[in-house]
Amino acid sequence: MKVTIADVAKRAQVSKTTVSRILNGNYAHASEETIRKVLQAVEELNYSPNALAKGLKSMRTHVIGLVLSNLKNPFWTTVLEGLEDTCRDLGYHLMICNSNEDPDMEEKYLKDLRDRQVDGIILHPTCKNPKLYERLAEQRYPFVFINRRMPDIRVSSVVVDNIKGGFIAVNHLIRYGRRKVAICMYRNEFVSTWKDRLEGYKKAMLANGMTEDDFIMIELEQHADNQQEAIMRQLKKRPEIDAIFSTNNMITLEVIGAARELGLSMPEQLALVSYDETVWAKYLDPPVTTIRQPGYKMGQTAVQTLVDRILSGGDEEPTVVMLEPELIVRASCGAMSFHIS
Amino acid sequence: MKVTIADVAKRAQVSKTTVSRILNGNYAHASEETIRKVLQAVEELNYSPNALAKGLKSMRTHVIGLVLSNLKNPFWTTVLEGLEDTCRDLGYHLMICNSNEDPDMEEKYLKDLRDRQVDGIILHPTCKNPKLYERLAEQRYPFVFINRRMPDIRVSSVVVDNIKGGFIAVNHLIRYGRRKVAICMYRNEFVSTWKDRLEGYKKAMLANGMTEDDFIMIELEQHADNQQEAIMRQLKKRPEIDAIFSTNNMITLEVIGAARELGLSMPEQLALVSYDETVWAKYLDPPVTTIRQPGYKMGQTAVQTLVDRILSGGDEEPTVVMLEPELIVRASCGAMSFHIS
DNA sequence: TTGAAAGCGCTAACAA
DNA sequence: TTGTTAGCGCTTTCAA
Repeated sequence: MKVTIADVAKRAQVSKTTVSRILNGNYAHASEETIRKVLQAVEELNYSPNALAKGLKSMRTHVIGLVLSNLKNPFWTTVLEGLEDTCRDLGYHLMICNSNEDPDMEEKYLKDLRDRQVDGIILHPTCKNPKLYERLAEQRYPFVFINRRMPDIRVSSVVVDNIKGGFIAVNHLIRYGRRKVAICMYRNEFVSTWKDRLEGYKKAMLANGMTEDDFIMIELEQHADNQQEAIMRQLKKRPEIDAIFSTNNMITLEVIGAARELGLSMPEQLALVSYDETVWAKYLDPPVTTIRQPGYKMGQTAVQTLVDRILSGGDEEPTVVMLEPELIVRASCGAMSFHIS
Repeated sequence: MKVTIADVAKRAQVSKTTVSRILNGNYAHASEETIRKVLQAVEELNYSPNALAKGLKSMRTHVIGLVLSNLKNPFWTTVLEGLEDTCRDLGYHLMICNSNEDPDMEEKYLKDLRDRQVDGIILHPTCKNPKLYERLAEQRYPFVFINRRMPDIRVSSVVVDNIKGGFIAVNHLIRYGRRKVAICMYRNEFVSTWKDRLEGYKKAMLANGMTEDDFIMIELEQHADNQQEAIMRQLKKRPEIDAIFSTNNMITLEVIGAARELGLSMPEQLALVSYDETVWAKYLDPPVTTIRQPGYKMGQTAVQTLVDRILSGGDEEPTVVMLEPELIVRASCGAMSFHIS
């Protein structure tokens, strides 16, 4: 039934060694004749090598493990494409797991992947297992963080500059005449992305002559389903708010819903800049000004970094790649209809 | 460095067999003492078994291969979640590949996955490799089709009833007073989903007393970037069109863009029902009536079907599971503002 | 230029 | 109740 290297060897009348060598190309001095015989036998038997046995022997599987925590957000789809394409180009396969932000799942998957002898791991950390990450780092296991950074842990990371992203967004709003800019965000103690976007917001406010007293933070519970109401409540309580920096594309939808419900015209009464460019942003009413994150590139870079690490044996210093966010101006921020008065 | 079963055996002063048996739980009659010793050694050495070696011996990897063709569409994210969760629950891991609708890629990945000894494959077929699918089916390799069906090939499939989905959508539009209903779709000869949605459209038209002459088909090139213009052109050419059945969520965005550009009020002048429920559908203007496909369930069912197949040795008849689409009524179809005149 | 043989880490007959 | 032994399919010294 199953055809092995031994079958090929027998048919080609050579040894298994010879077959192996020829198939793996590390055989400078094989005779034309032998090569031909082997290749022909391979062809005739439709042989293809068992990657398990190969991996067991060579201690290399050419598989990369991937632990993500949120497939729902389309941002991650883009990242996944970058990961996928780059793996293909470099000859790796991808084993994918979803921690769902659960630290126990994350730990389990990390262990599973290692048991499966993946050559390295790309991790979107829940950030709730610092000890675990440290242990992995110490063991010099090839892995890289993606999207979120943990400054205390010596691990290569590929992230987007979220401080800058927040800054660009808020600075843009202020530049076009807004003063009462609120930031709309999830409550989350762990994660760098949101802390950084908030920091960017604060920096932009301060850089434009405002003080801490001008900060307006609207905090949402990530998994509540009354988010629109929560936003409406805040908007009613602070009617002076004339702009919102939304830190996430789902929040943006809720903000638009809230504004519509309250009869606030956008961008006139309420301007909006949102994190995460999406396919639908430009079709909303009004079309939404967004901060685009280079997701594909992030995936690409993560794989490249990891593969470098794998091939080099993992003795270098961890690297941190920080990618640039980009502002995409549409109608919602008010810039398009802005006139110097 | 690397700790193997032999190390554990030595430390626990038993044989490798005993360790293996205890760790795999198929050992009813081990003495308390032995179990304790083994478990302790495992603990102390922080041993965890090499899945490669295990798989090589047992010819079971507990890995399922997945070949998708379009990660971009959020529908697939939902499917992926269903696949992922179910794999986890059943003790499988997922190796994921993206054919990008390219038949050569598809063939390569199918081969790669088999070389890696995955226990089975879930395939979203490009439908361009019928011979290949047939060969796999004949070899009784455990695999299942997802989302698209190929009636001529004897393979288990998990799909959504797209004829019904098309019918529901169009019937709903007609029921609320529309007569000149156009279908907006990609030109594609291969794929069942689109053929089926078109068939549903036709069925609904005919069932409501219309004839073939009433069919209005707007065909788009899938990868063109002037789709909105193409739609506008058709809409101008046939101003009698009072409703559109959009067969895909990207097309829907283009239709809304086109209507806005032409100053057509929705739903008054142009009603719309769209395939694929999305997070953003209800935030568009007007909120879009959609056909929801049970993506999560599709993923779930596909894995269950495949695992059944794997465990049973694959001797039964292929099964076809057909999932039910569901209409989600919002403002764009005009039903909410409809009055019997 | 090629082959024999050992062994990667594990499991499963068969023995004891 | 436990151990011995023989591989799973491949690669890789080492020898010829």
